[in-house]
Amino acid sequence: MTVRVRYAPSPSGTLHVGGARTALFNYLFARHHGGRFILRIEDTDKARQVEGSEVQMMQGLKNLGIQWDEGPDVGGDFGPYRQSERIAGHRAAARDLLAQGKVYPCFCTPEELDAERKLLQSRGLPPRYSGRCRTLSTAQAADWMASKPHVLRLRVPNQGTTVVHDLIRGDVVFENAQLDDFVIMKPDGTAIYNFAVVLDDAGMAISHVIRGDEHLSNTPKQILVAEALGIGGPQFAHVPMILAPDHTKLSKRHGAISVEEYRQQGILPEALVNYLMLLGWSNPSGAEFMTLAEAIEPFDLNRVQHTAAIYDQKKLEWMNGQYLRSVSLSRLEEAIRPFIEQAGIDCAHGPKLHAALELTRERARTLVELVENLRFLYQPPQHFDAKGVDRHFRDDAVAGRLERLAAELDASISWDHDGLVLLFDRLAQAEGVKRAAIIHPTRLALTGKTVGPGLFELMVVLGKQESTDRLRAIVYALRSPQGVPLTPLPGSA
RNA sequence: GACCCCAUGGUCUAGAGGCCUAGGACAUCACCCUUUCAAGGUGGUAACCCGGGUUCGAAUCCCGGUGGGGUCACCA
Repeated sequence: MTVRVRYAPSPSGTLHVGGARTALFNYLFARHHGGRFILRIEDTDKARQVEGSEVQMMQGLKNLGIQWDEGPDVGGDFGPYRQSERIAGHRAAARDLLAQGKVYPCFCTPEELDAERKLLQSRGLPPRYSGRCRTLSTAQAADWMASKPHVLRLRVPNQGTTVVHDLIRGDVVFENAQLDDFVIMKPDGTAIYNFAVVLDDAGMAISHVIRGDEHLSNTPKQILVAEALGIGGPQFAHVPMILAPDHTKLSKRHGAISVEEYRQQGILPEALVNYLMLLGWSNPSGAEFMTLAEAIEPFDLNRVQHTAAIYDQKKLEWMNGQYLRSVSLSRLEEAIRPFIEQAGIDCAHGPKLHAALELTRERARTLVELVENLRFLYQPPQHFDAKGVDRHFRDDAVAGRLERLAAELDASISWDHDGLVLLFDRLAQAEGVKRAAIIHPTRLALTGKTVGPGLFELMVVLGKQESTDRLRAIVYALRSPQGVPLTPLPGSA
């Protein structure tokens, strides 16, 4: 059997981590088995549709490297890949079922049903459809159908069980009596989800449906539809959900949940994918760092967890930091370019970007952070860390010391790490202070901060001219009555 | 409420009856390294939800309880 799986989002929002993880597992499963990964857009509910959502979702998946083999944009032999374009098929199938009596029209109004539900609930009973229209005579039904709005309901057997053979959970048994005659077609002639998926999955020859856990309780309905249709359904695999730190469903109020937001935070897509695949699945080798391609071979639904995973931003950022350090400089440059522009940094002048990245990337967890770390290389500091000023500039001797340092630097012929070390040592000795007593004020003068790359490495990249210029500017400021401009808010140390 | 799913440190997980004195990773704490901050290294705190079985032996199997989650639309 050829493996064909799909990810079928409704274009009602952005691609969020839960959806991305589901798509990821589908993708990995397809690739592992040499099968096909299909993208289908479930856009039958016009009311919930969000403009641009479809494009955004596709872009999000592409950014993560999750490429589909068939879909609305790339086509395929089993199209159309937009559910709204399959409505004719849904209708034909519904008519067929109606002719066979497996489905019947229901004329109850939404208001009536609502009242009925409320009544049942108030008595502590499950809110299920009474089946009032189920027993209408065919003549009566046919008569009303011509004049009254109606939905179509599936005649669900009130006895027996429906069992879901789940690849992850095993057999899950549902009592048919627990289900009511659910709606499969709306009055406007469009299909309800539980009907449309079954038809579309069959139409696209989907072999395995891998989706979030929240769909498990829908599955018996879909199996019942498939049975009514006389078709064999796909195999099912329900993957655990991703929950927020407070153990509830992930939502906007938990902060970033859409993959677009992660991009904006400066999370590398390769890091996000790597983190996501570890939520609910583990490599038998024990490896945690894997590219998408490397995960294909070991991926197996047998190793998918049964428990919901709680999403942890800290670990994501840690992992991102690892990627920031290990990707190639050219990849890093490509990824950081937009952030540099957005931060208003012009790196056409000054150090080479590669050198700047090499110098600063070890200390960042996100691209946003990294940009701030390298800003000083292209822009002289405007403010100076208040605590640092208090600690390193308080001594009256500092100005003179920095002035002599600038002179020494000017006079030096070489400009490399070891030469600078020697120069600092010499000066420290002459001044009768420890080397650190010069290093710290110098870093503060050059970067405005007390933390950052090693001073000598930093100076090599900054260059001689810029370094001495900044030192002299500080000397001047220290001797002026206003002193040094401080950073407005503390805590930047 | 009904139905369904699930249950190893704060978090992600390894573990498929003896290899478990429960392993790894994030986080956290301490120390080392060090010109700062990171990174790195070393070490520490920290878990098998509870109760019954089955078995010579249970984190692993069974039952019950508890807890958490999901679903109960003319949404997907």
